[in-house]
Amino acid sequence: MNNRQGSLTELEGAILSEIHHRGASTAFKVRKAFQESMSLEWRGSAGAVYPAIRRLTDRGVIDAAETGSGRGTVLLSLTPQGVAVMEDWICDAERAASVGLDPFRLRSGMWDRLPPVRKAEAMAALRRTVEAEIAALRQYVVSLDPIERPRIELAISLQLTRLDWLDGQRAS
Amino acid sequence: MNNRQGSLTELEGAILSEIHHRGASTAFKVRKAFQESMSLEWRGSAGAVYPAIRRLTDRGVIDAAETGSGRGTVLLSLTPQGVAVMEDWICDAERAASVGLDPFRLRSGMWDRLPPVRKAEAMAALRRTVEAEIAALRQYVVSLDPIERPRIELAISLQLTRLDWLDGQRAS
DNA sequence: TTACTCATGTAACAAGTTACATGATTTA
DNA sequence: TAAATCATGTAACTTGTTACATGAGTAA
Repeated sequence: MNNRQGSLTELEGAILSEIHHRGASTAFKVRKAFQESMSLEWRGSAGAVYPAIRRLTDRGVIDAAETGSGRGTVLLSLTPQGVAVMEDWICDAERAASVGLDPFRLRSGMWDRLPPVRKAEAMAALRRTVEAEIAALRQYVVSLDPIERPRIELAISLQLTRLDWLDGQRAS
Repeated sequence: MNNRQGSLTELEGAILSEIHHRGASTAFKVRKAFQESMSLEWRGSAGAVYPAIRRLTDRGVIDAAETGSGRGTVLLSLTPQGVAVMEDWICDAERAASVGLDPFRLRSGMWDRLPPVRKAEAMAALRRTVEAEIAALRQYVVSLDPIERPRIELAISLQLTRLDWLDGQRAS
């Protein structure tokens, strides 16, 4: 989590991308965007977003221009250096290719060790919940812009893989 | 992250499972197991594992029995309540079915917005890295016990899905 | 004028990270 | 006896979380 020279946290990278690609001009709007659409990964908590933007501004990758409006609105944009840093973050193949944190995968070897009845209940509940997630994601995906759509499509693929895996377990 | 009544962090749940299912009897061995085989998700840092075990012991779900050996070895086991708490964690369908944190998915909408040359380079590097990950996982999976194997098989499935997705991008 | 939205942020807390400190026992 | 391994842990730090505080502008 050391934040020196060039490396960004996932949240920081996402914030830069949001500002650059979607022209989200204020911290408030960035937060809103995270809360509404990226809620899969983060909550967009004020206590995370505002400090992150402060860090990025201090590092010179975000330019914060006060508007003098009564609401205290501060317009955010990327400096040229910020664009470079953002692109490096997007193109970091090592990080992009790492498997990440997956609560399903983490538990996947343990369901089989449960008492039989408990296991059967758990698998059934799991299947229902995954199916519900897929339905929700499918309904959600139609309304999305080009940045968000792949994210949700990949989430659907992940859930379908889980469903397949659950089928395989039932067969064995 | 509030840790009251029944709820466990992912690390805490994994620790309980490790102790119960694999009979990992000391904090040291739990750490080792995380470092060696679960490194996909965590580092098994001392600063995470020891405090987590302390929390679980204080909550009465782990029984810590000192052996009086010169090395200060403390044998860990689950209390009956601990087994119940662990099973609840394993069977938590809401959490198991959530998509988790995925650095690939997070970036997936952004590669398309890069300058064409940069994009082509990034996609090529990504493909190479994902393929290397798959090769490494396939080599690794043969040597695993029944708890670990599904985890790695699902990681391979995830990487294959990514590869498919990259193919789809190249086609369009 | 009341309520909602825009807009900023801080404080207390949770739970990871690395790096360090300490010492006993076993193996080469 | 020197090095590796077993075994415990703490300290400083990072970066998330929720909950709270403050206030201006806008729409009912």
